[in-house]
Amino acid sequence: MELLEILECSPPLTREPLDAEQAAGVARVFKALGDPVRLRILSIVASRAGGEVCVCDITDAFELSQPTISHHLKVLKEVGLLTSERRASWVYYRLVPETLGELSALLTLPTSRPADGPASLTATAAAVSR
Amino acid sequence: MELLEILECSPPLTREPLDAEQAAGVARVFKALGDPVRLRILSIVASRAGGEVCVCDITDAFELSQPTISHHLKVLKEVGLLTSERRASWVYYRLVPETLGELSALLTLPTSRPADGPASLTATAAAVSR
DNA sequence: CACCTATTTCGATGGATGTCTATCCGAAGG
DNA sequence: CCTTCGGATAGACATCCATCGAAATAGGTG
Repeated sequence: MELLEILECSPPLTREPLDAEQAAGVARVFKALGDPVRLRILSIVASRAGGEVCVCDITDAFELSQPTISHHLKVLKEVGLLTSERRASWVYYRLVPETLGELSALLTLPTSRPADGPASLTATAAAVSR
Repeated sequence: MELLEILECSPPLTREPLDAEQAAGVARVFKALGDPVRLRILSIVASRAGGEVCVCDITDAFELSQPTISHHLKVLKEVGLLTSERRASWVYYRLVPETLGELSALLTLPTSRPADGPASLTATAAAVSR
């Protein structure tokens, strides 16, 4: 089952509950985003003007071993957030914008007409936990 | 350090790289979303018409022990995605829409002007997160 | 106060995960 | 070929995490 398909078929969280299969697929992608190093890698690739980044450039941006960076890139690639291409001796990674867009849509709030969405509620963000 | 603050100060991933501190904060929230059970819980609460859900209702929706559900609710609360309120014997959870909205904004693609790449640095002023 | 119900907290445990070193692979140049 | 260089894989290790059962807490009701 292709992860991007699952993302495309999953309604926004605020619209209706996810079923178990959708949740399993979506969770795999969010889990990939749940690491600071991977988030930074993704933002480096996503914000790069040319659209692609060489692995060596990414490795230089962290004080981590090269295999560790390679591992994180693999994770981001497996969930469909990045693709890679080898040219000559170097490997270039680039963003898969569709996946990122689907994730964003999944978290979208209902259109902010106060009486609209099923989950429109008067914001009570004051109460803090802990 | 308040997590919602970090989210508010973090630019979209496609705009510029996250620094280490931002990435650490954002990763905590995504990590909370990186579990299928928590995703389903969140979608149940977020899509509930009344806006709030009793713990007992959530527990009934899963074949997991009640302490396990309580643990997941605690995680979602600690990262600012849910709040809880006790009334009589029951505890009700509700969504914090601001946090979800900030996350969605973080993953937003740059305004889709076809000529620009997904990481066009010039079109950055458009996407604002509040 | 004693009891019941709803929920949280505690402690333990098996499995996943991030990181490292060492090693391997693939491409380019002698 | 042999070497070198960029990058991926393999294996090891420490830590984290989802889950459970047991116990503690809080509110409601006798």
